[in-house]
Amino acid sequence: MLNTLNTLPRPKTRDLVAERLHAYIADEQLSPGDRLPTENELAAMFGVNRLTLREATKSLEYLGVVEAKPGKGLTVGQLNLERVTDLLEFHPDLRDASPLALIRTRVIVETGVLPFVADRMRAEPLLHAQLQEINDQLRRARTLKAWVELDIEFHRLLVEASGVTPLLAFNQLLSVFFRKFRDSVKKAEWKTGIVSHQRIIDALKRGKVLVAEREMRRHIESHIDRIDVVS
Amino acid sequence: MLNTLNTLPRPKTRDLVAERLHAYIADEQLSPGDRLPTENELAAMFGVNRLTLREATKSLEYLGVVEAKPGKGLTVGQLNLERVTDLLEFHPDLRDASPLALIRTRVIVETGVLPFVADRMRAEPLLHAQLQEINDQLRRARTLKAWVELDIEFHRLLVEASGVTPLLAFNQLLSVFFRKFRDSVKKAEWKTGIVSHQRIIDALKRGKVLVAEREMRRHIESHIDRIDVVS
DNA sequence: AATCATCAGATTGTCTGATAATCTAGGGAG
DNA sequence: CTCCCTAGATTATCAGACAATCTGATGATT
Repeated sequence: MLNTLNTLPRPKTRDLVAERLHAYIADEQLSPGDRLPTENELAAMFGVNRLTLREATKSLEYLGVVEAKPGKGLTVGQLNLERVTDLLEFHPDLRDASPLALIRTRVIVETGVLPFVADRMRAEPLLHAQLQEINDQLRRARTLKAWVELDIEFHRLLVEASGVTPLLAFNQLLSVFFRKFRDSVKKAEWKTGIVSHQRIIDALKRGKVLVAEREMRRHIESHIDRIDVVS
Repeated sequence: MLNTLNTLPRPKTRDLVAERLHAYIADEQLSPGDRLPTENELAAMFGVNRLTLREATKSLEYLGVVEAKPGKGLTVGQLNLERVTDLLEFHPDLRDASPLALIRTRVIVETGVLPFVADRMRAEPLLHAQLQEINDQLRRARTLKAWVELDIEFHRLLVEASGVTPLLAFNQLLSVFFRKFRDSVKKAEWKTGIVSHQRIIDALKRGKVLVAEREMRRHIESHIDRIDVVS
């Protein structure tokens, strides 16, 4: 028997089933919560054993694409970004990314969204109040944990406010990697961070996008000083 | 019975097993190709049935994290980013992202990396030749398919050349969404795209980063004209 | 009549056991 | 020594069963 034909991975039934189920959800444009056929029905549809079908659905369920509850059945679920993030740790581009590259990524993303934030702020005054509120809470933070959570929320809100939602998802994906830096922040550095935030807020409100960008760049790049300490 | 207590998802054994296996690979710093214990051994280790363990490993295998071959056993695999990308279609921030938001994302990312590309180009002259070569091939492209592939490669190489690897991974994740735009390009528009590419290359070589950024912005935003046609 | 408890059916979760397909390694023939 | 080929190991798939859990209907109580 020719082995060269067998070496290229023969498609496994459960993967085919998973892909067809994936396509089914996409084609029918099903939304989270919509019912799917039962395991037995799906197994019959695809002409496979129920266990084979289960291994396919469980592959999709692990990332939240489908949801299964005993007695209820299968429904379409919502993608679990946290799981995706955990998986991305295995990707060379991210796993081996240098701290400097991560900081540069943040600079590009978070300065890039600022012009849109400024635009949205002009149309939606509430935005300024929200950002100000978070920064005020940051001033009152007493523990590192509380400070980190609020700092993340501040930056998340900025990206969200821009309306560039793909970058919001990306930021969420990278949050695990960024958290390392924040956890190494010393209490003395909180204050300077809060001052930077305030300058950014004020500049955005006044429509001074370039000023906000410059301040944001400085704010994020301040982490560079701690890279040698961390790694 | 209080239903509010049951609604929070009770941890399922196979997901716990999958996470522990994931952690095992990470903790042992295993690389693609490294052997894992057999299904029976792992099942015994985690104290679950072999089938339950299989549903866990298959979840990871679908995404490429582990690989299984009959007669051989389980090995560590390489993350299948294509699978992950396909699943990202289910994330609201990406699925419901407007074409305008996607274009803005590309502008932010691809103009953001240009300063670093310019730096790298000064140290590595070969880079300019590579970009030039791709653009020359673009001139010779005869089919839309060939043109699209080369266009993707041109932009991918730019991001890669910047050394900001996280953004390279992100661009790959978004490639599915970007491809929609490229597929709607008319042949008459190829030429203007190639001219833009050339201007970007030339500006980068001369170290004129701002010029390159402006040209890149115009180049990508030119897709806006076709949004109404597409959607 | 309205509300609550309970039960039956449906559905997924997990287990036991078995067979087929496939690969690895070692022994035997040349 | 080289090549082929068999035996064992390992995953792939299937079949059947029982437990856990939810939904909805049925009946009892107030």
